[in-house]
Amino acid sequence: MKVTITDIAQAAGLSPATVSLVLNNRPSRISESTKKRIKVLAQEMGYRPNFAAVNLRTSRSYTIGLIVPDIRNDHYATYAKGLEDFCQEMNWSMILCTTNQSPLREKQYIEALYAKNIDGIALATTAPYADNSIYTSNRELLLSMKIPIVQSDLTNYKEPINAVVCDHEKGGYIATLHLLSLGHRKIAFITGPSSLEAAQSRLNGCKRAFKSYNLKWNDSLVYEGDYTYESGLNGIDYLCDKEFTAVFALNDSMAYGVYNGLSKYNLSVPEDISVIGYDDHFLSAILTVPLTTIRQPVYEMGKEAARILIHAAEHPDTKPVITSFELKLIVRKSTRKIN
Amino acid sequence: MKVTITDIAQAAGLSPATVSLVLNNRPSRISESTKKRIKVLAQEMGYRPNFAAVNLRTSRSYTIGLIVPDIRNDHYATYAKGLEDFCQEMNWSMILCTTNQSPLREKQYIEALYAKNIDGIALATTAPYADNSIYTSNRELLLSMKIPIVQSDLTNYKEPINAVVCDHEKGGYIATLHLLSLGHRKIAFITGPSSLEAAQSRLNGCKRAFKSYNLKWNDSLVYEGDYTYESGLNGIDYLCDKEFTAVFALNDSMAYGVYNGLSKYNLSVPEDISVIGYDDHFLSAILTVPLTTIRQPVYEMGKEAARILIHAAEHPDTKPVITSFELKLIVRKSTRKIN
DNA sequence: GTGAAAGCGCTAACAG
DNA sequence: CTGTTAGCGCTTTCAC
Repeated sequence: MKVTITDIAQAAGLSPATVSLVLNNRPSRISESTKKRIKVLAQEMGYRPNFAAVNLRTSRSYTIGLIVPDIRNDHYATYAKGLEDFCQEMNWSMILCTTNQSPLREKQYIEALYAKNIDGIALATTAPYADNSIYTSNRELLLSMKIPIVQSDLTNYKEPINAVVCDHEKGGYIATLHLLSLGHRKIAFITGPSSLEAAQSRLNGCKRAFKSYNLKWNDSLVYEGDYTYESGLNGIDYLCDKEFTAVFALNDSMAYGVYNGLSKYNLSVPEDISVIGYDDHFLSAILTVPLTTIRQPVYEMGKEAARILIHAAEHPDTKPVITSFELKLIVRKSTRKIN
Repeated sequence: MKVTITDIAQAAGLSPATVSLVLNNRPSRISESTKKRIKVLAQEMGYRPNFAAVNLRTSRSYTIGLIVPDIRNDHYATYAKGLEDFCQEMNWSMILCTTNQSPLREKQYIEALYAKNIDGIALATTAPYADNSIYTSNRELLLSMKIPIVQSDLTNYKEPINAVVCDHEKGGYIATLHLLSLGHRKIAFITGPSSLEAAQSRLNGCKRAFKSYNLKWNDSLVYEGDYTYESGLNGIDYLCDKEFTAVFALNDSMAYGVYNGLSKYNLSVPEDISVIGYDDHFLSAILTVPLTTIRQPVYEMGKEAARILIHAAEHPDTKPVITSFELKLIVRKSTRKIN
């Protein structure tokens, strides 16, 4: 049978209260000798706390929920790992919720997490859904629950909220600047969905870089993708009859599509066309032609998100914070100087 | 404030017990009219069950734990997704535990999961640890807790246990057969750690294929890797002065290393050397030279693992089952016929 | 220095 | 057809 705090109390000839105080290292005026005795006894009898009881009593679960679209995506997996590593250090747990971009499923998760007295939620749903009404009703549900939340990326909130973010405008800027500084002037862009704020920011950064070089922006060299490999391929099909010397794919997956799209037209990277990506997927370093890209410190963002959440759970009146992370240009072999 | 079952009971002029029965759709002899009344009331008052109380009362958490070495690894991410999708269908939750191959961390997780009244654990730690004593003590701990367990891959248990497995001997066999049927006779093998049972099985399958062709096995063309990209690279460095026309890397990550290792020596795939992998990582399909490989139905295995666990939790006296999945040869562009 | 008692929200047996 | 009662294991005043 499971050993409870009462069992220990009985064995020690003490009350459950005393045992509880000792085992939780609470400030109390209990003699060192009984403290010792209780701890030894607990050890010997194989005591393990029952979290459900603690949870019921204190309304604390020492558990956070992570809501992501897809854990197979390296970006979210890395974020999850950051969160999870920090939780582990703190002896917390993490419940993984993958929504497959379904707002209904998201709603179910939010309610389930609430029922579990979750102590915080890390939201990494970047994409607003087609059905916006459910989307916003989920937000409201979430906010009404008064559980600490930390959001990644998306920042278009009216309410103050915890967030870990990157300055994507700057990311777009430095990537474009890199191409410009290598002499490229005809640059094609394969963007993310225009409905996403972060995707818009990246593109704005690109435009700013053009402006800083006094170049005029050419919309016909912009293809709107959806962050998938396929849309990278499609982008090249769209661009094939246009003139350009470099492609900026606004995430790495699309850059891989670009690679293969270009090779279909017998164009090689970087000899014929320079390619730059965005994200620094772990794969980008090991491609036959390693990809130049912009790195987001996703793992660190995950850790920080967990830190914020756990802190907020333990200090309920903390003001929301937005932590910003630096993007970094990683130069590899897929971009080259031209004249 | 949170609405409880007692609040509803009061509002309805009934007892908490009645409300509980209705809200859980338990077989009972409660009139349809009061049923309706309670449900409407619960809805109106915004009732949400408190799982901690249910958990404490019933010792059930409707939660399973997944223990994996690393969620960034596509294999485990896919497995996790399978589990999680099934859990979601059943309204269960999944706690993610990544061990980074640390047996100590694994131990901590096991204890934490136990404390949470976890209803089942999916173990996907394929690698026995260097320190075998902790490793086995973890197993014993796990078994002593009498929680349903489902193991993937590793099957060298004395005790009967639930498992989802692939016949890796056969996988090694069909991959090797593929190369042999294309005319290759000098085949190099880059294997997994010999300490792993599954790695051994794969290699045994390779040997059986050789035997079936009446060919003699050549140990000098075998390099023992550790399933990492780097060890694929190293394998080629080791093999570079030997004669071979094909390489079988016993997982896809190493195959990517092989790709890049070969290109270092100006050998191209498949013109000079045919390459076959194992796993069917999502990437293998989108490489510039898409990789021929053996597919494990990992997602389905995850789903099945969740099914087994949830079933076992609900029917405590079920006998352990081992479900075996079919491996499949996926022929792409990295292997070619020679004469 | 330590103990008694109450109660978190829910369920399960039994009693009407 | 529905209510009463007891209790899951733990924490937390407050009392001694």
